[in-house]
Amino acid sequence: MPRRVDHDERRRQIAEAVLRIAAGRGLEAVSMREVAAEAGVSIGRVQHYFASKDQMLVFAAGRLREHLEQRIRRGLPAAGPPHAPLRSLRAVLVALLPLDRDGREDARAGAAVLIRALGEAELAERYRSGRSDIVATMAEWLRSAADAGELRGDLDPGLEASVLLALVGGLASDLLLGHHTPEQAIAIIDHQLKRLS
Amino acid sequence: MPRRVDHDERRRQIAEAVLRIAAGRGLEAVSMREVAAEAGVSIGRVQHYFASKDQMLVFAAGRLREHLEQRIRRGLPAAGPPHAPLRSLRAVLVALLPLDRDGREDARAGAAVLIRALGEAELAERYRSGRSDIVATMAEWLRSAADAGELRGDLDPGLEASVLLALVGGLASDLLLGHHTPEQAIAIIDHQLKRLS
DNA sequence: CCTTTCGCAATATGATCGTATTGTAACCTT
DNA sequence: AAGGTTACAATACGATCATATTGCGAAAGG
Repeated sequence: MPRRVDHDERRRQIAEAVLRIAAGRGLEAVSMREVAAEAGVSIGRVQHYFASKDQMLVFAAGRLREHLEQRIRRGLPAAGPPHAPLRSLRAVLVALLPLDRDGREDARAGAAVLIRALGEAELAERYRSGRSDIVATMAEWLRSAADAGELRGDLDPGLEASVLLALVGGLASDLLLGHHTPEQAIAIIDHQLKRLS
Repeated sequence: MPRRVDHDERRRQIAEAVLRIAAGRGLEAVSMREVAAEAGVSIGRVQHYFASKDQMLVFAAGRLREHLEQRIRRGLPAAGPPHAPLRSLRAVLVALLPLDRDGREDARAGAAVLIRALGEAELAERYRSGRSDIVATMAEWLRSAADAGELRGDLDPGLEASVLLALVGGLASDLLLGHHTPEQAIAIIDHQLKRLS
């Protein structure tokens, strides 16, 4: 077989261009030409790696999720010693907030993709399963924290996890719109967490 | 002056078509032709009432806000006797959730418009001011409820209002994605409210 | 070396886009 | 009744869209 190129790497480069455009001007502005220009390649190349615009968007949505997972993984060690469920929980909640430029870009692009997911079963299911995973993990940490005496023992972990996740979801839009500073958003999370102890 | 037609009524009819399309297939699917077809009028008419697509979208965004105000006004009386700040607060929070079909449609369209607002100063400012009004009102009710002994006296009304509003914002997306049933979403709000007493 | 296949680039195609232009029937004013 | 203005409808226009087609240089296997 001729010419060795990393297909997935190429796809990723193109997908990142998609996300930059979506973050800046919305999914409406994502066209094959714009993507090619943003990525600095020919539209022939874009077509070579994605048979259709739709497949390209699906792949880009997958990239968004990978970004999120990286962000969480990067935030967790900073939570301090391992097996500190309350600190881990806080770290994940903070990691989900769009606090820096990359975070904001991903959150904007994510919001744009979410709109599309509302009308497409395949994408919606990916959002659903991803969220279920996070809620389950958070609920587990809440349980652990309660067992360790870091939190009250009478709280419903699943319910509190849903509250916290909805809270960060709302805070994310508030941050994007400039309603809160990053410090305020984190303070709100800490405020809510403190109530659970 | 000839021919008497209600300009604003015509504009509203067209804007409703815009919102239906945006809710169903996103802002990408909103074209002058599609809007005209959805509204059952000629594209000439659409052009006659909106000099550009952009003006049409801005007007439609304004309609969304009016929908929201109507929903709140309609929800408030059901809160029971007047001057019941805690019940009023709960009524507004519930009214902000996309629980019925109209609510879901508006929430979807609102999300689509919000994406665009993130990149346009004019729209973003409208979102900001609208939110500030709601937070201020909610904070006032929290204060009243605390004074009336319905809530704890040591809470920070502005902070709690921000928490509650972020919570309903997150719950709104969760509802749209099917993470929660309407009953679950309301239960989450009540759970959080109960904690303030 | 030669052939095959990959990795594109370039260009074509037909649809759809926002907007501009033109025409006309209906109505109000005078 | 005449003239002017409004409220459209119809259509045209150039740009841009997603996608299809074609061609070609480079590399690896035989």
